[in-house]
Amino acid sequence: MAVPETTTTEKKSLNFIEQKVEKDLAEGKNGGRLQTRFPPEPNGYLHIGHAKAIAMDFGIAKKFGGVCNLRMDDTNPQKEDTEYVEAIERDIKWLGFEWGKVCYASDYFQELWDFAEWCILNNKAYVDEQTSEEIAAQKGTPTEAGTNSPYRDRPAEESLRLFREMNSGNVEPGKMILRAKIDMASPNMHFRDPIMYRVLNLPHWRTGNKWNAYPMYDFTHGQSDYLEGVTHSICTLEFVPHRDLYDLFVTWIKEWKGDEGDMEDNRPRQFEFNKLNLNYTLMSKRNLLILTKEGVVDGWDDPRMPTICGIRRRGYSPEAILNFIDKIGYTTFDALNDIKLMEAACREDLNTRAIRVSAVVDPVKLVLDNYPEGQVEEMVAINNPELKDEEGNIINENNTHIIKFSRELYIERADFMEDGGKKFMRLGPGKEVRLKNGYIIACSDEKDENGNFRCIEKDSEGNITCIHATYDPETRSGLPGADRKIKGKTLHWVSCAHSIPCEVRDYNCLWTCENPRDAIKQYEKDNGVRGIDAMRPFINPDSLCVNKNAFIEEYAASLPALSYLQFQRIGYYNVDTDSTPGKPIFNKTVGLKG
RNA sequence: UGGGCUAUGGUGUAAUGGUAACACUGCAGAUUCUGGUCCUGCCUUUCCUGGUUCGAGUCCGGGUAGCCCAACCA
Repeated sequence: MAVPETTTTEKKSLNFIEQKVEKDLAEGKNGGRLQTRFPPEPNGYLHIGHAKAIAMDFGIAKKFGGVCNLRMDDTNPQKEDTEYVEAIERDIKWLGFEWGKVCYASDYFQELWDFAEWCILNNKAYVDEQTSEEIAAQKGTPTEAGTNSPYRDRPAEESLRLFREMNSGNVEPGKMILRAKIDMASPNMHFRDPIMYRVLNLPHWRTGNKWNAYPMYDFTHGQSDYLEGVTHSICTLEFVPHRDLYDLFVTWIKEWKGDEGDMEDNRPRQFEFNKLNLNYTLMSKRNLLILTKEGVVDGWDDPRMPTICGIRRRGYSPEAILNFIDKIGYTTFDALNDIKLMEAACREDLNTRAIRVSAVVDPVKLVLDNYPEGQVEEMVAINNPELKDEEGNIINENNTHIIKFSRELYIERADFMEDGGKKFMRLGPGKEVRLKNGYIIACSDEKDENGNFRCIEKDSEGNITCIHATYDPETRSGLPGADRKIKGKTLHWVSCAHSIPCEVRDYNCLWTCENPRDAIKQYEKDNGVRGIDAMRPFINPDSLCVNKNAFIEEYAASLPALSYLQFQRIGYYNVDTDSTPGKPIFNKTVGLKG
């Protein structure tokens, strides 16, 4: 069971949690079983940080022959919704993972309740009727012990009666809570009589009106793990201080269940790794929700969002995301990862995946004066030059498409300079370049009587409106004479008459500062504002650049949404979900290097 | 300030007491019908300080710096 799948790449050392799992399995802990869980709260969409947790929770189960359940942590009905449940399931599947089953914390509400009653009867819990302010005041500070609640030692029967009252719907939220009787002087704040249950008087999207009092995270998670049979409960570092409480509740529930199993070898155990921080990126669900509500972005799947669905729409493949996560690894160090590493991981994946197409995003007309008017040639374009056989030759079968060539073309404005100098390897007067999959062309350096280059047409403001060149008919790509070496680069182009006007959306970081989370927090503190008002100063006004003047070859315009493309010499692009063949829209995933 | 956690090039990670390495970034070069890819080279590392040890990035003590914890959120 403990044999990891052999990877296709060279052997990579196991991360510290994988090593722990391997050891536990070898020692026969939990009967040699491995069971994990991915426990999102369905109160928002999954983001790239969750992808890291998903890759761990599902990935480690897969690697060591265990099972991972998807468990919705739905103990707070006021924030949760089925919309999110569906999105979560969709995103996990898209990433390529499978769960054993879908569970809900709410599946255990009855058992949790019964367990809580047992805690009351066994002097481990009591109903507190103080206000939240009073309770907070008694909690003490990290350096000062708390003080006991006056209700702490009330009779168990009274607590039990009031606890049941808490679920009747007749108790106002905030009037009563159930607390665990632990230690108000503990240096661990979580041990200072933590809240087990609170009254919400709200229906739950799964259990309807059955419950009015709901359990808190700390009184739910470990128990759910225990009841479900989880062996390794893997979470992020901020839960380290909860671990002792997790363990305590697990010992209690084992006692309640009469479970004689060894606490050392037979129980769920919590492990923590560092969560994902990305520079120029804001990760928290709470803040992402604000961005969608305030219309800063176009919704959860806006390509600028760090959500799984946003990144998908941006054009990342699941493999690109997993490639990135594999590169950053799992440790206990609170790292701030460079977004460039994610982009590099994406390029690496898309290089082997994306179909090469031609798109001209800032067009200027190019006329080949010696090319027959009305003539159209069908040129063969390689879809993906990384598809190679064993000898390293590009595979041509099913790996090409046709691009039409004619007398009038568009090229990039930036690919022509009247006076580019020696280092400018593209087109200009007296320069020769190759048109990709086409011909070698040249511009004359002849000047007219006014000293202007004959190959350039300009408008009254001096902007170039048209470039004239001649083509060399012997140099069509694939022909014997085509290999002639020239100084110039190879340019991409589209045929004016055979290209489709399209919309191209380029993206920049949503944030102008490297660590928006901290910057926003600081701004809130300094200026006494919260939410969107603290975010606005750091939002990049140029995060979205819409270009409606681009042209793309016909083949690319016909591709379905979410197709992976490379606009040659520009970047990786993806067909937007709102794109239609008549009005194609493309999202820039990431630029080419350099 | 109490408790917990952490510290390896610019960034992330490896080295599990035995020669500090890998990826990314950056720079330079070669190849190229993409200024991409592929290939080559270069730059830059164990927070400080004591100790244990034949030997310390690793173990221990003391500093320093950062993160988490005082929600009826998870």
